[in-house]
Parts: sequence; C-alpha cells; structure tokens
Amino acid sequence: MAKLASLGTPSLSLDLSLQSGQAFHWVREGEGWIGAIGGQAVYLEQRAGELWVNSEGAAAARDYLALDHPLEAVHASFPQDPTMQEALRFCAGMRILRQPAWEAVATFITSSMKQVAHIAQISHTLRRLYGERMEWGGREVFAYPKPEVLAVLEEADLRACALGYRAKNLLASARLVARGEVDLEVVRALPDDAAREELCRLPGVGEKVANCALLFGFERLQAFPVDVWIERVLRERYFQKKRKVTSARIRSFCATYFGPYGGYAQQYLFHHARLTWGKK
DNA sequence: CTCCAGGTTCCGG
DNA sequence: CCGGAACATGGA
Repeated sequence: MAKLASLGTPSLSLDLSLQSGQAFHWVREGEGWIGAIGGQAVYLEQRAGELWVNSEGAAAARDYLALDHPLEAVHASFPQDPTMQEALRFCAGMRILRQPAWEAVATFITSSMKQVAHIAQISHTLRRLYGERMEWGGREVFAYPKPEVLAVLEEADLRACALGYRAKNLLASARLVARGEVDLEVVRALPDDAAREELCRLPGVGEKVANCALLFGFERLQAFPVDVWIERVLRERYFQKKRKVTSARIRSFCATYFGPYGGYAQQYLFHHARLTWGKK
C-alpha cells in the first residue's frame, strides 16, 4: 500500500459522509474507502479520528470532504425540536460533500424512483463503461463519465446500463450540457432560485433533483430536497396528521424553518429516517 | 407475487 | 394549483 498523508483530526464522520446517499461510488477497501474525486483516484481512511489519504489525493479530499464547512455552527443552527435533535445525534460528523457539478446533476437524474443501492449500481456501470480509468494500489477506479462522452451515445447504450426511462433524460441532459446550452459554470454564478430554474431546463431535472444538485454540486447549503423519506418525516413529525398538506405548504415550511443550513438538516433527517424508520 | 424506491412530466379538473 | 397516471428496474 502506498504512502498515506494525514489530514489531521477534523470533526468528521468519514463513513457517514460517504455512505449517506450523497455520492454512490465509494467502495470499502480494507479499513477505508476507495473511489474517485473528479479525475483523481483517492483512498480514504479514518483511524481513531485521524484522517488519512493517499498523498496524490490530499488536496482533492480536503475540498471534497468540505473540511472547511463550519460544522459546529451548522449543528448549532438546527431547530431544537426532538426530531431534528435525534437526527443530529444519529448523524453528527456527517458533512455535505462538495461534489463535481455534472456528477451531482447526472447521478440524481438517474436517481428518480430508485433505491440507493440501485443508484450505486447504475453509477458503477456508467463509470466502468464510459468513465476515465484510473488506478490506485492495484485497484481500478473510474471517474464519472463527462457529458461530452455520454452525449455521443445512443439511448440504447444507456438503457443497457439499467437506466430504464431515465436513459432518455440523462442522454438529453448530457447533450445540452456538452453543447453549452446549459452551462453549469453559469449556473454556479447564479443566485439559488435562478440556478434552480436553470437546472430545471434539463430533462429529468425537476425541483427535487435540482435541489440535490444545488446542495451536493453547487454548495448551496440551504437547498432542501424533498423526497419520499423527507415527506414522510415532515408529515409524521412536523404537520398534524389528518390535515391535508400540499407540496406548496411543505416547500414554504422547509425554506425557512430549517435555517441557513437547511440542506445539512435535510441530509441528517433523510439518513436518520432511512436507516431507522420502522425498526426497533 | 406485491410493494416500493432520494421523481418528472403531462393532462384533466 | 391540485391529484392521477405513465414511465423501467430490482431489492425487500
């Protein structure tokens, strides 16, 4: 095994951050994880709080793991209600990863009506077939395929990756991005609402996927994706049962109640609900 | 077998 | 603005 560099002992749970349905390609490797950060093969490991990374991946890892996010302030900003505080205890140390924009947009286009395990399967298939191949410690690692690469495929190629009806959307979106008709660097410079609107021009990107992309790929930490799990939590814990709750009502509630780090709050609620709902 | 999954889009009230 | 239905695939 090649030499590792220490990134110190940041306030971080590496496992939670890599295994909470934000990114879908990290693979267990011994005591740690192996995967790609953009075009860099990276090995990560956390032992007794100390974070280790292959030296070539150190800079990328520091950025990707968002070690500069003020995690204590994020935690302190959450509302004090019991549901939120329970999720916080369950997820403390989880960070919102700073992922490449296209990777976030594309993987969440493929996520609709799919379980996390299957999103991961799709991600691995796409990477292996169409992503840049790298290597670390004798292990193959694949980058997420660039839009220009996907853009020249046929729909059947993507259907063969088990994308189902999402194949058409991923292909069309890749073509729009590759042609520059939707420019993700322009999106990055827009304020949240305008950025969301621009992302929704991509086929297969509605409000939920756009919010995932904003949160995971554009560092908009207030973006609050509402999926089936979050909606379940909200209806059970934040709204009176028996009352009809419209999506518009949910949207306006989430936009303010969870505060400036609403995206973090959402991710903690999501992960906690998904792993504990209906158990014990 | 049935049910459901980090939804989007289109269509009729 | 709202609720329904179609859309693919595989894990539970």
